[in-house]
Order: sequence, then C-alpha cells, then structure tokens
Amino acid sequence: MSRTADRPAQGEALSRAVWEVLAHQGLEKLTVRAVAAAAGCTTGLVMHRFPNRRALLLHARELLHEKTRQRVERLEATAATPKEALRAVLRQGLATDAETATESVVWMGFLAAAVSDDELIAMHRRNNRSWRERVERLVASAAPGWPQARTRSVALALITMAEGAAAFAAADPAGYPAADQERMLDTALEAYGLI
Amino acid sequence: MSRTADRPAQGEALSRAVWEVLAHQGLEKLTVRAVAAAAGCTTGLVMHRFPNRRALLLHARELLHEKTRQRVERLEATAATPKEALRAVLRQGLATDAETATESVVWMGFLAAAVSDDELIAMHRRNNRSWRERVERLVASAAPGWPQARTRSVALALITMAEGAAAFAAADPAGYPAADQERMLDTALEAYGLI
DNA sequence: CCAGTCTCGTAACGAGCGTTACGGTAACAC
DNA sequence: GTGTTACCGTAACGCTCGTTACGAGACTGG
Repeated sequence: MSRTADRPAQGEALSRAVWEVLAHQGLEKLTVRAVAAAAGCTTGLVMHRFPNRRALLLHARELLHEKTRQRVERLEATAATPKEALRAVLRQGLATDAETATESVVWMGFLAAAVSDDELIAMHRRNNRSWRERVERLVASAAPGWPQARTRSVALALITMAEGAAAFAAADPAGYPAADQERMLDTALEAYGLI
Repeated sequence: MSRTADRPAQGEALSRAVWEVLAHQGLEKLTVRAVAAAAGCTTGLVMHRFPNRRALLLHARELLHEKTRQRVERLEATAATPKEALRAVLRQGLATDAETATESVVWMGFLAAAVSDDELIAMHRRNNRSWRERVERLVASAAPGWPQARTRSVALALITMAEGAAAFAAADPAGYPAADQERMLDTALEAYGLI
C-alpha cells in the first residue's frame, strides 16, 4: 500500500460517483470519464480499482442494494409492532424526499441497463425476490390468520405500488408530492386491513 | 414522391425498430445503426426521415403513447359497466404476455433516457398526468359517492401498482406470472370496494 | 423524352468511448 | 539512503458513435 490506498473506501466513493452520474446525467452519459470526474479523480484510478466498466457498475449496483437492505433492517428492528414495521419498510421505498427520489432514479437506471447485461439482470432478480419475500414475511406477521394466497397477493400489491409510486415521483416530483404518496400508502394499508 | 415514399408508414416502421432495439438490446445499444439494421435499411434512410437521433426517439416515444391510448380508449368504450372499464384499463397496463412485457421494457427505457433529455421528461409528465386523470375519472365513475380525496388516493394506488407490477414482471417474467398479477389486481379492487 | 426533384445507399468526418501502456512519485523494508 | 513495490495520472490506441456530403437511381411534370 502507498499514497492513500484505502481500497474499500475508494470503491465506495467510486460507486457513489456512479450513482451521482446515473441520477443526474442518465445512463447514456454514464461513462468512465464522467464517473472519474464526479469522483474527483482520473480514469487511471477507476481502471486501477476495477478491471473494466462493467465491474464498476456491478459493484455500484450491489452496494446500492446493500445500503437499502441495511436501512430496511434497521427500520424493521426498531418498529414497535409488525404493522408498524410493514408500514415503515414500505414507506422507505417511496420517493418522498430528494435522497429517495435520487435512489429511485438510480434504481431505474440500473434496471434499464440490465436489459443487455445478464449479470445485472440476475442481480436484480435476486435482490427483488428477497425484497418480495421480506414483505411477504412482514405481511404474514401483521396478519397472522391470512391464508398464504392472500398474504402473497397483498404483499405483491404493496411492493408494486411502492415501486410504481417511487418511479412516478422520481420522474415528476411536483406531480407526486410526498403527502400524496403517504396518503396512498395508508389508504392501501387500511383497505387491506393492515393498519 | 418517388421510390416507396410513404412517409408516415416509414416513420412508424422506424419507430417500431426503435422499440425493438430498446426492448432487446437496451438503451446503451440504441444507436442509429442498430435501429437501421432492425428496420432493414441503412442509416441514410433514418437520417433522411429524421433530422437527428433525438427526433427519432421522440417520435417513437410519442407513437408508443398514442398506441396505448387508443387501446385504452377501445377497452373503455366496449366495457359494460364503469367497474369493468376500470378493471380492463388497469389490466392492460400489466405485463401479462410477451407484447405487454416488451412494452413495459420499452417504456422503462424511455423513462431512463428521459433523465438527460428535457423534452422526453416533459412528454413523460404530460402522458403520465393524462393517464392518472383517466384512471381518476374511471374510479369516480365506478364509485360515484366517494369524496375526491379518496378517489385520488385510490386511483394513485391503482396506477402505481399497475406500473410497478409491469416493471417487475418485465424484468422477471418467471417470478411474476400473469395469474399472480391478475389476482393481485382483483385483490386490490376488491379491497377498495371497486369490484 | 428530358430536366428537375425526391429517395436513400455509401462513405467519410470528427468526437468521444473503453481500454491499455507507461512513467513519475510516494511509501515501505532494510 | 537505497531498492522495491504499489499507486495512479497522462497519453495514446482502436473502435463506434452521430452526423454530413455526395451521388446514383427512381419518379414526375411538361
């Protein structure tokens, strides 16, 4: 090691730069040079840390998943009741402030990029299925008496609603204010008897 | 005019080629050459029909919206009751077969491309708001007695759910079979008292 | 039948891309 | 202090991109 040489920290900084470019410039401008500029370094460092551009994107994708997973587990652990846990976990999936809106844009960028990348689409499916299972588990805890079919259908309705709302709000923040999204979530939870 | 020279038909064929590339190769490979290859012509024709690549994308985006709008209006006109109209319109927004799954991938590709294109994002917002208003109108017809706030919240829950389901199913068809999506839709409509 | 116009394939341009090669410099071992 | 190693900025490579220029051929009006 020499100079700075904190490998994991640099990898994370570069991944943050990937998110930033993806959020503010889009997939088409997500170049190694743009990432390097956003990270305040040169392409030399980027290519020194990662064997190629794809590896950089895959790392950034994985890190984004890990970040949201930790946030969700924290929310789940500190919730007072199963119903509150469910609500908190779904709520963080909405795009109700600048940070979560950015995350939603980045998430969609990765999904769009996955169309032509087998490894990215595999990562998406793995992460998405674990997300779905988590919410099914939370719904089952909040409504223990339900038959499995209802638990699964309601959980599916909830995760797709949250994802769609995040996408809409990220693409049109003025049209989908935070209050509307939260009222929508509460309306849905109440309709399903989960509040 | 000479040679073939059916301008609107060629524009539509090229837009179809845009969708095809976007669906099967992704945004990163959506090049003028790839579109020309998918349309079975050369870049010469493409650049003869459209002043530049952006105009081609904008036209393809507009045509996609027009296509789904016509389909929705047909469904709405032929439905027996307001509740059936609502269900049919929401159902077509899911990704329950190869065609609608492809449409969902293309739709997401355009949304991802809109991050760095003011005109694309403006088109998205325009189309999305009219879509939202349509569903609000359908919900109001299906449940005439509701206060406006409930109508708006339920409509929002329904369109975001449909959009999220289409995105999830398009990215992971095996994980989100058509039957699951339809059961989810019926579960939601029933929970809201719209069936 | 001929001049003129439209169509569109071909070929090339400059810009920007991912990636590679190289070298100067900082950090450590002894 | 000196040799060795790892770090990373610089510069260049070959390639593909969007776009432009040009010309051959098909059509049309007179």
